[in-house]
Amino acid sequence: MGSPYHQFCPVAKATELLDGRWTLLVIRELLSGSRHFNDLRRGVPKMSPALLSKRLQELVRAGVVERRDDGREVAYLLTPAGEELRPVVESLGAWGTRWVGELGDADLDPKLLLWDLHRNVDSDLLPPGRTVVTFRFLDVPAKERDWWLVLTAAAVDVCDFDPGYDVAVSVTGTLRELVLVWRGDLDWFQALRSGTLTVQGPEQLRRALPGWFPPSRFAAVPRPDAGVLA
Amino acid sequence: MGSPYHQFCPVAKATELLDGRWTLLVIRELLSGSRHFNDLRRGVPKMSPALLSKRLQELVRAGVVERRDDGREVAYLLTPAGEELRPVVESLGAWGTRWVGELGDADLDPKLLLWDLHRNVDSDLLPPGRTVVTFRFLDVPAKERDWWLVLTAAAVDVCDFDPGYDVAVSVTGTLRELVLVWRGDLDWFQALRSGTLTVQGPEQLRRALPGWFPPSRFAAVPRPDAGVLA
DNA sequence: CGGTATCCCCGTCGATACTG
DNA sequence: CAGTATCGACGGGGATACCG
Repeated sequence: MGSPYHQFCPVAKATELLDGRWTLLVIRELLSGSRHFNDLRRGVPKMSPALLSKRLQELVRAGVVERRDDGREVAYLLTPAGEELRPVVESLGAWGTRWVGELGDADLDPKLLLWDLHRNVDSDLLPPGRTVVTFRFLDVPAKERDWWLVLTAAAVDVCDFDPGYDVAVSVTGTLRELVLVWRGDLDWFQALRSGTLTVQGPEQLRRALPGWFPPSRFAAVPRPDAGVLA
Repeated sequence: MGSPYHQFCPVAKATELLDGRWTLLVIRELLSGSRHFNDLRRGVPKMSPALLSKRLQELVRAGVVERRDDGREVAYLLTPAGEELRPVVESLGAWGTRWVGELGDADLDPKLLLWDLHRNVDSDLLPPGRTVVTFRFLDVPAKERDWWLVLTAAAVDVCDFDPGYDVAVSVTGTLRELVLVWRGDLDWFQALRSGTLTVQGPEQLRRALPGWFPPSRFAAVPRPDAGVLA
């Protein structure tokens, strides 16, 4: 919680709670369904655990988050007040989508992208059984270049090492390109046609893959120029 | 602009721009129509001018604000991108209204309240000519206890000194009470009935006064319990 | 009116390591 | 898995004064 503004305006009172660094991103993670400390960390990997812990305590004190400890594990849950922050985060994300298009190289974190993709897998469209997809990012240092996604109806696992299963499909391209697809700045088919992103594997799986990985919830936000054309 | 989060998520990119201290309140002021530096200052009186200046420059760089200098005066205007922050500020204010009810004494700034009231005067309901209304806050140190509002169809002026005109109506009560009325936590008639707020003057003007001072735009936000009863 | 200039402090945050 | 502990730097921003 930032220091007080000494204003009675509700915008000020809300901002007091929310303008601390990382706070809104933690709430974004909670809204997107993460409940455990280490899951939250994966959504904000550059945030130190100490600060995450502090932010969570602040949010608990503010009545936005409930910490539920059942002895075996701890869960952080949004209270009704916290859940009602969804419109704030949504409008912020929609605005960011429309008006903050340019991404620096430092904004492109493969770990985060895989974490996002994994959360959004449309398991209804998966083949039965286990499907392993690899991602290779040509513009990324070797250490973070290769990723494996192990997809089943029950769960999706992200690995930064070869889990040993047969690989069904491989996606190759630049990290930037795949991030643009995720954000909806580009769609799968544009990216594939332009050749900067390639998918290898049996035809049927290649065709199905875009369906497994639907873009971010903000992908559908109309871009500033859309209205002019329509 | 805060330091970067190094995330490609649009919520993060938007937050980078907006999570600096005071930034959202400056935008609130711009959205509510203030265009000049010193008008903006009145809306964020506790902010140092140096910081306000810095924030405005950041917002200009971010494409949210346009600084227009015509040689005689400088105007800060929201760009289309800036105007589109309205939903963010509105949802934030609505949330604050619902979930951050308790106000500390330090949140009660008479100057700010008068500034808000003055911006919202419904001049259609004013009597013809000039009407002077005084406010006396019983719970406030002498220096900030008495205020004058000079109302005409053309303009509304706030004074912290007696401007010398005849006073038509006087409002007396605690600052807290009037802030609650402004926020919509209490309505004029409740406050008057309870006697903690009193209005003195000719009957007709006394009756008309609540109409001159409509509550904040957030007053109509339904409170958390409202749904239960309806 | 519309800002700059400066100073300095204190709190925030990042980094790193470690624990039950 | 779920955090604490510690430490240091830096820079944000509060205060105050001043200029065109």
